[in-house]
Amino acid sequence: MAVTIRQIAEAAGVSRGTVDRALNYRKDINKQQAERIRRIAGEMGYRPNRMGRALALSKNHIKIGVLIQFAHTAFMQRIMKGVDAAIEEMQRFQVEVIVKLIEDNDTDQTVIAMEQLRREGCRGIAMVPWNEKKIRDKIDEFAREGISIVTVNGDIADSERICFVGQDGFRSGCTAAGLMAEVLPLNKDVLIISGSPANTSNSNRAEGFRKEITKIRPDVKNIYIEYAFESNETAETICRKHLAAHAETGGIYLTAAGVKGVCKVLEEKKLTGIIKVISNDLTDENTEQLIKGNVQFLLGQDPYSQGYRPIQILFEKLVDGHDPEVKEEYTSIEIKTKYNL
Amino acid sequence: MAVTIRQIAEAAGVSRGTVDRALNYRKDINKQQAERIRRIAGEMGYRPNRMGRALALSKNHIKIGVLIQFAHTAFMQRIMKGVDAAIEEMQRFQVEVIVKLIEDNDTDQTVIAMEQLRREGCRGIAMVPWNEKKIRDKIDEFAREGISIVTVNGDIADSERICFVGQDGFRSGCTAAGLMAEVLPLNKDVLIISGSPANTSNSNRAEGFRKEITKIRPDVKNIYIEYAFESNETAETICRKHLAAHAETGGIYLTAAGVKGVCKVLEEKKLTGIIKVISNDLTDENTEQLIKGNVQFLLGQDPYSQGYRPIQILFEKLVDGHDPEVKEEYTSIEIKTKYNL
DNA sequence: TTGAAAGCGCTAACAA
DNA sequence: TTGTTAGCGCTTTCAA
Repeated sequence: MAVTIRQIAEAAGVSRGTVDRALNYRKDINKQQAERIRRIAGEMGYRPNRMGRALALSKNHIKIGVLIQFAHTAFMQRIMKGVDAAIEEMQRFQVEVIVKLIEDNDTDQTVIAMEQLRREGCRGIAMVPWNEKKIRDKIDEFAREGISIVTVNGDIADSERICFVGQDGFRSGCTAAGLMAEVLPLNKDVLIISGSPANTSNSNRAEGFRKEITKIRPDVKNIYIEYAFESNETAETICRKHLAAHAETGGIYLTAAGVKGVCKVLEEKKLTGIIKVISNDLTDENTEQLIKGNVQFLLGQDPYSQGYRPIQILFEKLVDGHDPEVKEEYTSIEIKTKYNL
Repeated sequence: MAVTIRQIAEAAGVSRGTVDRALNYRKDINKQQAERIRRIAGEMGYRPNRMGRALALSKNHIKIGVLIQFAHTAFMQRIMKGVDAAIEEMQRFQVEVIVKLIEDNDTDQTVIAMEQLRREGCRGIAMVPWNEKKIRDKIDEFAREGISIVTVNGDIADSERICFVGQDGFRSGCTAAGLMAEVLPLNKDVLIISGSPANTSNSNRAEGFRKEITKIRPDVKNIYIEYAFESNETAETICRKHLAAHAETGGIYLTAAGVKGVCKVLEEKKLTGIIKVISNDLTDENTEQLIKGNVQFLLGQDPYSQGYRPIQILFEKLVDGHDPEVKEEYTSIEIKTKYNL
């Protein structure tokens, strides 16, 4: 039978209340006494029973907030799967999760939603942020008030958020380059279609790709980069113009949305499978092209974990009082073909 | 606040004990009474609080057994990582996990270990089985006694196990074929090096690979298959002889151990990166060759989940009374290059 | 067939 | 600064 507070109390010759005070570093307890009790607990191999604690705390009714923009997009839907699983799990512990969905990438709306969550009593918030002073300031303000923030998918590194959960974009780009290097014929050109140069996640990917492909495939003649701003139409136009001007193109890497537009051009020109396409994220639109054979590889960033882990991290912080072990938790880089979807 | 048994008791004008009897379909309760209470609970939207239940049951001290052969191998070590994580998690719910490690693939020893676990009070067992009548009979016997079995990594499909957790070998083989098809030059031969023809997991992989590569790369001239019985020395000999006899070999697929032996030959003959190598499992030995560039792709079968999930499934069965949602839980097929290890 | 009550491990409010 | 005690939601034993 596992060690309980009661047993420690007996062993230390004090009451259960005192043991509780010692183990949880509360005020109003003699320092040496606390130290001694903690030592005894350690020696006895004490591990707190989560259920006892959660049950006792269940009258407090801990609340965790989740804030997601572009909630309608396929990618965010996949994050929501993880959120839903976490909510299901949290119910076990009587922890309430309040989800706020925002359709636009609007700074003011985001700040307002953060304040709403605070008003509703959330002591932890998981959110997809972007680099904007108003938001960073609000995060820091919340941190000072003792409301823990975990950033998801995007990060504001110099803020007081307790953890970031998302992909290492540079490494993702390198991985794409490694795959491209395997399938690209000799002496060809490569085209990178990125989202927006302002989006750090996209530019990290592009940069990782460019650096690595240059290193391992010195035969590649030219590496071009264009920006499609996550639009299929723009990507299509870019692709059409580029292929007209550069017949030697052997591979296309997309850091963000636009796959459908590119594939439309490839199908027209009967270049499917001849020009190799690698892209990011397992959206329905993308996997459709993967299954068709228009795309060779898709790189996933484990959106499920991006929904699940932040809530779990906040739970451990709020219920167990444990800070996250790392400040950046990178999700795995999944390589997907049509066979292992 | 969620609906509790107490509230139902008040609403129904009975005691909490009676509500408990009704909701859990216990004996010693008036049938109509029970029906009525359940109806009221349903109307009130009652959902049992799992912590309260687990806490109340914690004196029963649920035990789960884990049975693993070849525990010293690198692959099983990775499964053990998942087992350890599950044990850590289980401790929080006062559930004890008893692990039995067996060094050999010995039927009698396995049966003895199963009986030991039963004697020690395990009400659920996760085990790596193999197809042997004695073992299937023992699984069925345990099932009749109410001891739930989850098979891991290998399966005995026609037994009374409640679930299998492991890889879909055929699909893994297809995935390997898809990758091989991308990197294999035109008009080459392919060599499959399998483990043992008797091992169903290996032969499923080999069969999946053979079927798929035949379909999608009709230019492939010959597909050979040899058996290395998980030995590097045998694999080396096979590879050496085969390459001497078949100069047109462009790719090698290994369903099981032997990568190191193959790579030794490739290094000698300066064929690294020219003959494409794809293999299974992220052992240290294998990843070393992947990083060196001797192997293009490794396929993982998520051994961590194979350690973690079975215990979780047994936990849900024993504590919550929930049967697993599926009878076969296939772990994901991970594609790894040196970039996304 | 039912009700009353103890207790699982923990926290927190109140007393001392 | 400490001890005592009343629950949190549920199961289970003992009486009735």
